[in-house]
Amino acid sequence: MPSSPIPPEEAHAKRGRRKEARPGELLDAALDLFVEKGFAATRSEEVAVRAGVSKGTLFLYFPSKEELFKAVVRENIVGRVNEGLAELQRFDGSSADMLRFAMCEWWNRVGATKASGITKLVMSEARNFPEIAAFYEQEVMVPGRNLIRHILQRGVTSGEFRPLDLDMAVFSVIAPMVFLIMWKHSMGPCAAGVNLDPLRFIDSQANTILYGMLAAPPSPPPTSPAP
Amino acid sequence: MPSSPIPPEEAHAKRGRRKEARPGELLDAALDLFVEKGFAATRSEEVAVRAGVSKGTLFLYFPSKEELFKAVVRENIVGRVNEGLAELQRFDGSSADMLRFAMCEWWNRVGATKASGITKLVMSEARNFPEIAAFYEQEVMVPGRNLIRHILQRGVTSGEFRPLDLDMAVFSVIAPMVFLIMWKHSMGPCAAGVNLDPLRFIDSQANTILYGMLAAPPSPPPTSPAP
Amino acid sequence: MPSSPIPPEEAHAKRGRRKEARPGELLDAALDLFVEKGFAATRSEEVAVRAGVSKGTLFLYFPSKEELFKAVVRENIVGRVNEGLAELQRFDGSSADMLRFAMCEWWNRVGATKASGITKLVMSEARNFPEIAAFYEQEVMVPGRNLIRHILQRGVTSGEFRPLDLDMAVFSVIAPMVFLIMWKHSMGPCAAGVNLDPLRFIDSQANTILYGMLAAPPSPPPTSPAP
Amino acid sequence: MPSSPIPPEEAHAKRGRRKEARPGELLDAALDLFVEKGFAATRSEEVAVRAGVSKGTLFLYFPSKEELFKAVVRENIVGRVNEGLAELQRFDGSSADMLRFAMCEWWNRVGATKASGITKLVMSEARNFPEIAAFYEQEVMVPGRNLIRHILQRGVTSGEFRPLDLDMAVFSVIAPMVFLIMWKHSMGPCAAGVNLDPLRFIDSQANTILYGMLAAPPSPPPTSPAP
DNA sequence: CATGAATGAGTGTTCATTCAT
DNA sequence: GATGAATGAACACTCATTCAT
Repeated sequence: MPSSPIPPEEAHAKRGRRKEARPGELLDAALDLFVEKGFAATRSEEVAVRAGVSKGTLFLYFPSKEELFKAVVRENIVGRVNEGLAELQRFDGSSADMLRFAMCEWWNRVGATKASGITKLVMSEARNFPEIAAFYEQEVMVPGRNLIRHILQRGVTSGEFRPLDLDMAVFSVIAPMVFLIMWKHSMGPCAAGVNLDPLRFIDSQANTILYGMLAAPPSPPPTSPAP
Repeated sequence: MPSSPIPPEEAHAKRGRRKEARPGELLDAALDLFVEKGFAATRSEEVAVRAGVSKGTLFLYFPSKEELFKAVVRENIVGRVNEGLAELQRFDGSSADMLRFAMCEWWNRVGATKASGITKLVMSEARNFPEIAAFYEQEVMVPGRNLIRHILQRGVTSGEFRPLDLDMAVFSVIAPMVFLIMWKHSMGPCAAGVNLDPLRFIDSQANTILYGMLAAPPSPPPTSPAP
Repeated sequence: MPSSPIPPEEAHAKRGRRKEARPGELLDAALDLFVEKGFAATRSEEVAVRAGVSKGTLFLYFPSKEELFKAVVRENIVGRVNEGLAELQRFDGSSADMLRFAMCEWWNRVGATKASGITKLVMSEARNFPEIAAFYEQEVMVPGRNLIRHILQRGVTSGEFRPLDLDMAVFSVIAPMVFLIMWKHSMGPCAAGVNLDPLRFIDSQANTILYGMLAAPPSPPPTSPAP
Repeated sequence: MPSSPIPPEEAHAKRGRRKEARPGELLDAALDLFVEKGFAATRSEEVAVRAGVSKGTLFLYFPSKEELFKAVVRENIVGRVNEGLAELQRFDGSSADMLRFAMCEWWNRVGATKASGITKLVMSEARNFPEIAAFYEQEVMVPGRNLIRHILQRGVTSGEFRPLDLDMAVFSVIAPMVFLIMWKHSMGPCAAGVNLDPLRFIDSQANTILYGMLAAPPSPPPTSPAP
């Protein structure tokens, strides 16, 4: 969890040759700072210092602050999406469980990690970096929506779900996720007394959504009084 | 004389009693630009120019860019919330209808207007302006949540709704709203082929939520295939 | 002759509004420094300081150092060339005298002034600023060569000069001028004991050239022992 | 192994005895780049790369970019001047032919080669490197002028030339050379349609100068119409 | 009051130079 | 010796802020 300036790792000398590790360290530092302060308010030198190098070194690996930003987004997305897709492909169970699983796993793998900061970041800076936003839309949002649509379609096809307006239903699944990210990274820290347990919220939302979609709804209603 | 960006509105004397209007024009211009480009990427002069005044004048009314930001948030909140609260107080009908009405009215009065930009703005800049975020939380989010909670409680009390985990349910109502705002102001413009009709989405969400909450759910399921 | 930092002129206050004068002052300061130290070795702030303003002010009038450079070249050329051309048009006398006059006037109006630094500058930086060099070639060198060719042609047509290879002859006239500029701005200051009187050199060169060109050469040969 | 910019020349073992050649290769690369782009605009690494070595190696042989510059000038001067002087000493013929020969040989040995870049370089950077300019003046210009003076004096003494203002005459000989260098390295490449044949120009200049200096000028005038 | 010329601290980026390997 | 990763001083340029008019 700590992103301390210089992880001594193998006790390298200051001028250690670490060409392989540097980009990753810089990317990590940049991710932290961009998420924490936004793109503009993060100074290049800060990133360098947090990565344990000097200002100049940053520009040795990334030609500009903007490219660094793009790299941060790319780096923290590539793989994570395909990873999730691959895992879901192997899922073997009811479509309802599949949806629940997908939503919870998303939280565990993305929402709860630093990666969720990326989404917040991209959304915040979308207007200033249309290419990044478009890239994110193509590489993350579209596959994500397709995945969800796939799960829903699977349920409909199998008769587990009623016929659905898929477009709308997909957004129903996405909305709580986007909300959780913004809550975590924006308002949450400022809402003193409020405690929102993400996994419980996700579970609750999944139940609500599924309750309406299932061809044969369970007798006990999905929402229940607080414990 | 100036072919300034100020729409003459009612075509009265331009140099005349404009003074009182100045701060408002500046706040409007600032809101637009802050929402569109973020706080840092918006230049003070741009705001002034869009408001049809000179750079210096901006600082005559707001001591700094940061204070301008705070004023933008404050200004666009005062009233709107209490307005809504007052209106809902007078609502006379089922709690389900009340919730639907509240959500739709929120879209019409806030989501669809420039005011929604405030939420996007505050969320995007929350880390850099914690006081503003906290202020927003206190002045907008808390009352908003209370309003929703009030509606839900009303339904539970009247027996129209089953007993609920109110905390969770409140967030279920809020989540689609937050999502819509971010969609409108961030990803939406980058998602080429996707068309999300906000009111239809809100209606769909309201149905889904209500379907799970109603003590006596309607026979026809709330979600239906696309037309 | 002095290019002192702040000519008090009309005893303006520091923050005086001098919008009209500023560009000229900056251009003058830039000319001095560019000629003295070259483009790269001249720091923007130096130019500003010498012009009596701050760094930022420079960029208020010229969008970049490169544009400043271009402006310096343009400013010190426009007019001077046409001026010379106009004057020569009115010349009334033998073509030999016309050539002598043109060469001497060039020295008095260009060679001896700061403007000659421009030529040195352009030549030195030609490779780095091909557009500037091309601009200079078009705006200065081409008209200059045409002027000389015109004079020579005039002499040939009138029978005063023998038939000439005009192309070569034109360069014969230009060569000593280029040499004088480079001498003045480059080697001259480093050649301790050497004293080269430009006007005497020009006169000598004119005589030499004319002696070979005249249809009826004067008996006394054009070169003579030093006094 | 490297597909380096070093022409293999005689295709011998590459890693072999290259060490002695390094400084020379660096000097050559530096000369090219300095002439082409000027001192400031030439990056140290570029020089190293063009010489086929790494950045660090450059500083192994030259303690700084400035020293490299000085070495480039020094290196390309040693020998060339004395060479010329020695050759001329042996010249056996009329002083007119000797002057023509000297001028043409200068072009062939210096003007037409990379060495001419040195003069352009020194002149362009004279203000920034006064010591280098002074060094060049002492080591190249002074001997060069003395050589010319010697030839002229020889002609005067022998009665072939009329009595001359030697100082002026020497510069008359030098001027076209300086002009040719600047033409070649500065304006020439920007003067699209103009074609200046250096040897023809030198010949023409020699004739013009000699025509005025000879005690018994030839009947056919030295300048003639273009073919 | 309003203006806009002027300011200068701040930031992204470059590049000569160093030095551990 | 040779390398090239790392450095950090230097510099172009920006922009919030000031203030004389």
